[in-house]
Amino acid sequence: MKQATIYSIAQALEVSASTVSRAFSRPDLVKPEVRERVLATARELGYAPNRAARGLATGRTGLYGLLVPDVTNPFFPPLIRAIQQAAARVDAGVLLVDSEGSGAAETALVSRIKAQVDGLLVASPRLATAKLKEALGAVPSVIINRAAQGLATVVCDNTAALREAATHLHDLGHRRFALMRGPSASWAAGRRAHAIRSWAQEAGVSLAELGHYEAVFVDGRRAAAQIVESGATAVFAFDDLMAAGVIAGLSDLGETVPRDRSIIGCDDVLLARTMTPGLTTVTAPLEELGRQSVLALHGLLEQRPVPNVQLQGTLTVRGTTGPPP
Amino acid sequence: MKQATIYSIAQALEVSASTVSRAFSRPDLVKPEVRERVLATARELGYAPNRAARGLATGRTGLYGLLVPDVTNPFFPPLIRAIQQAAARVDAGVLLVDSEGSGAAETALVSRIKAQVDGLLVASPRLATAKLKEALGAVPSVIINRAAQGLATVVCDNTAALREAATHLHDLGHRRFALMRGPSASWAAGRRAHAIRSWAQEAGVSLAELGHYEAVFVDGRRAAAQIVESGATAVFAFDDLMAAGVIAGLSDLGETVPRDRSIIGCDDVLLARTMTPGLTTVTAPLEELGRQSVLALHGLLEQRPVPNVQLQGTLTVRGTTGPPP
DNA sequence: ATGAAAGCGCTAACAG
DNA sequence: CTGTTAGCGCTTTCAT
Repeated sequence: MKQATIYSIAQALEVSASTVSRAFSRPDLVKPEVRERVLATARELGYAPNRAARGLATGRTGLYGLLVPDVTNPFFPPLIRAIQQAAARVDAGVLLVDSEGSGAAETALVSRIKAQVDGLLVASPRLATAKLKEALGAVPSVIINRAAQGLATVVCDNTAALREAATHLHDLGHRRFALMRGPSASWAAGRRAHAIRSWAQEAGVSLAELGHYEAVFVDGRRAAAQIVESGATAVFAFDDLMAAGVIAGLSDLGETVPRDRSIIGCDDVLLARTMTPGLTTVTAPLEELGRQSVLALHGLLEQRPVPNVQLQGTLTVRGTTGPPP
Repeated sequence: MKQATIYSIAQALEVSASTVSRAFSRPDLVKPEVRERVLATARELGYAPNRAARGLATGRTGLYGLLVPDVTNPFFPPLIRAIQQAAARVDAGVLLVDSEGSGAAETALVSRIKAQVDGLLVASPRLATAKLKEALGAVPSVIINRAAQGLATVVCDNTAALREAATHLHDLGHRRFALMRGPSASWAAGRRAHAIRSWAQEAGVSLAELGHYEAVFVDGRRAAAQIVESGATAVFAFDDLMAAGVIAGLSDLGETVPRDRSIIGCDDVLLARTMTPGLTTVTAPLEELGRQSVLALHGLLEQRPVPNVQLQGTLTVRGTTGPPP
């Protein structure tokens, strides 16, 4: 059966194609009774509007591009899911692209897809803000999890939760802290480091700063030796993945967590919940991040002014204990 | 600046629009010299072909729909990444949709997107084959990780690797085995169960069959008690996520893995590599699965006959030890 | 509230 | 090898 068009429906009902079109895109402009009949026969004929045709006529594709640096980093899947859901709610599809962690690739990918989407959601971009802006050009975009002057952003602030975590460890008796810094180009890494550094200063406790490391498991594992060397009993890993790496690395060296040291992760990805024992970490509101990003992009597309949004991470305590005697 | 079209280029070069069009879509049909000039001014004018227009004219969208039951299940991200890469190589984008594990949603989503894609990649569908086929209708589709009579499929067979794992445990001295069955509707679960069951029969060892369970962490955790009860020292979890759950559950009961029991996972998702100690599991060739699926779909779209492909999982030994004395 | 008609930007015969 | 001519299916003035 040939795919139905507005014309087949129009013909069947002896109305004009415009009426059928309006029944779908501007229902209020068509007499309720007629509208009903149109919708009914549309259903019968299995009609679905042709997106390409609509796109050609309106200049809208109904697609949001989503650019992530690494789908396999457990931080992203929940975000992707939330975005996909929220997008569906405004009748948009999600075109997913993975930049494989390369800033250069980001530029290429952005220019490659910006022609086929209505707007772009760029998660944790590696690119410097200036280059990013240049690549984005005039495509409506929202930047997720990164500050970017002059661009719409949706970020998560973990400062309060990290300070709370630090206090928690301090209360348990820890006095020697270490901070494993994330990638030097990462905005989030900078923020997190700053939060912990300033807490340590205020609290007057010693803080060994290690890294920068890449935010991957093996880097955490390799870093274990430096942690032991630092003498810290309480460790802030850049994220959960690194925390898992540290735990593995410490185990390689014969230590057990949290018996010998306490590790704090960040993001509360699946990993953190499925480890045994569980990982104390800062839970990122990924659902909300996704939802807000889509809302922002949608607003942008409707020419509405969109405020930058800042969400808060929250502390989730799981395995932490006091330092060994 | 208004977006350039083939006409702006044609005008600037005093050639016809068709020539410009051909320079892009059928370069071989245009005199090299002219082609060069077209491409050059296209670049100058920042021209990018309008996908919607092309789509309207050709009936092709350049999009592959990818339907997964749960993006946040760590099995899928590596698959998604591989698919996205492979699709990019044939100049197709990936429209990602998550069915949230619901078979009913699958039907709805399929009909929702089948109009806007050239073909569909359906991963681990929950829907019965008949319903699936009905929902898919005439859209070229390939089914990933599931057998489906009359549909193109790309699957991973773990039989050999699971038998090898079983032998490995047997060699270590284990004599009492348990099998945690996955979802009863899952094709993969059935296959895995069959593989282990028949091995146990041949080897003449006792096998306690537990479940069916949902393939999630908490179900594994809850199942720990039944494992203890079964007396098995060697346990096949349906997948890595369940394995992690079992380990957590056993820990709740005061046991340690692998000291007290050995657990085998399946799939070798990130989780399995980042656990301490590591998880012995069957590694799924996710990259290849993705690549082959895209190749198959691409073939289908070119009217080529595509064979069903079957890949092999491989055993990866990490933490397993013999049974406690 | 509805219809007629003119495109949106591109591709695909068909001629030359 | 290149130009001409029709559309692809939908939206959108402009009339009625």
